[in-house]
Amino acid sequence: MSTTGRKVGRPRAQQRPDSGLSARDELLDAAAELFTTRGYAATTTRAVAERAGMRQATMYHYVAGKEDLLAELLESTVTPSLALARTLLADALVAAEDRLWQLCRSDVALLCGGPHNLGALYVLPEAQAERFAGFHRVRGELKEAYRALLAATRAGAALDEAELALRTDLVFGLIEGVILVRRSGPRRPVAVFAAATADAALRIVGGGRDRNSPS
Amino acid sequence: MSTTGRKVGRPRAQQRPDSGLSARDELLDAAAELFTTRGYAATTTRAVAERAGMRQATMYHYVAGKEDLLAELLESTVTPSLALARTLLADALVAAEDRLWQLCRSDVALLCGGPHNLGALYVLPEAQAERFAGFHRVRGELKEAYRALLAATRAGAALDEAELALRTDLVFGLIEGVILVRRSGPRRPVAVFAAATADAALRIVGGGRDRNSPS
DNA sequence: ATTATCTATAGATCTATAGATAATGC
DNA sequence: ATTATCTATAGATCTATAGATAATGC
Repeated sequence: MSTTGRKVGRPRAQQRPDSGLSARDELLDAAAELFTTRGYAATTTRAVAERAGMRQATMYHYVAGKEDLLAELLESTVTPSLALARTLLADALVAAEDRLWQLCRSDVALLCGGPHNLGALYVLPEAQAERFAGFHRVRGELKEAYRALLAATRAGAALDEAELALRTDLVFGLIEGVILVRRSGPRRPVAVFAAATADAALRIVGGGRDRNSPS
Repeated sequence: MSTTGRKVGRPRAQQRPDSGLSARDELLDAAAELFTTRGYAATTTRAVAERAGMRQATMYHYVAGKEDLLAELLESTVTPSLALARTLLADALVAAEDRLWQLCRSDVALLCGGPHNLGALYVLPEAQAERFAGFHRVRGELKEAYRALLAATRAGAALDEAELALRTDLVFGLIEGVILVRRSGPRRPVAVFAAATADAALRIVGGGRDRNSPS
């Protein structure tokens, strides 16, 4: 069993210490690194494969093509946030303000926490293509969760539809934007940064005094 | 004189109604449209030139290469914001809160107001390259202006250096993020959207009641 | 026999240059 | 003569496929 201790098959031209990841996961990791820093179109399949320790053509044993890598990265980074959002939506025992705060904090932490700045994937021009409809659907659902939580807050209940949509865009934009700014910014601890962003989001929602972690 | 009524030189293969722009400006406009929607690396020189009404090779009569187009677009979109920021910084007669509000609103309006979503240029992975140091310098100065105005607000005066830098990142991230979200969002009037973003920015800064246009 | 890898390459680009051409200007 | 454009193309890629190869598994 196992993804790692592969022995079968022709040996690789360049041997490397075993990372513990499956070959496919190494490809995804390499693609994440390169797509976020250099962009999608500017990243060659050769660069991805070589960074994952194999030759360019070998990549096609694991993925159907370059687009597959981006599609999988996009979906796998947005799915955990949506899962959390659904849990929070269903949890009527906690105040909506606190649930929205948690969603914001987790979203930032998830996207900033890993070794790569995965939030940068979302804004790649190529990611807007029709081809990645699966990602767009999930992301749309996540945004809808933000809207619903926002509507359930005290301040949100007072807003009409248009105002609510506007605030949702502002909060969503904040989350997306800070992740990008962080790309060039100082290395603050992720937990602190994520909490501060969640605080800011609730200030945008309005109606609240300043907050601290509710959990 | 004039950029437009060119008569000299071999006629173009495809004649088009005169847009009033110089050939160079038509190239820049075409590049803005394509770079923001498809990305830099994914946009070919052929696509840019043809959209500007000329053949691929003719582009090189006006620009040294593809990179030149991006460099010029980046600088020309950030420079007006910096000019405004400097004016506001010098204007000690107006409250810092009001000046920061104006800067935020203008920044959003400038980037969202035109026919293209120029804010999308800032986050292109290729735009982070060393090659565009001129843009990065100007943009850094703009961010410094945000920081200085923020520090001069009532709420900002109470913050230590680290907190101030954090709030600056949050405000800067908000501006950048909402411009991107707008790419897929509904077509709200720019003026309303820009003012709402400036309101949100000041709520992030903190210490204030809700605001309306101070001018 | 199966698997994971390799080497080699066809076919399709894409950028930038070379050199010709068709206008106007003098 | 000068200018703005064109056509043609060299040289450098880049993606994806074809087919060979070197392991293990049975």
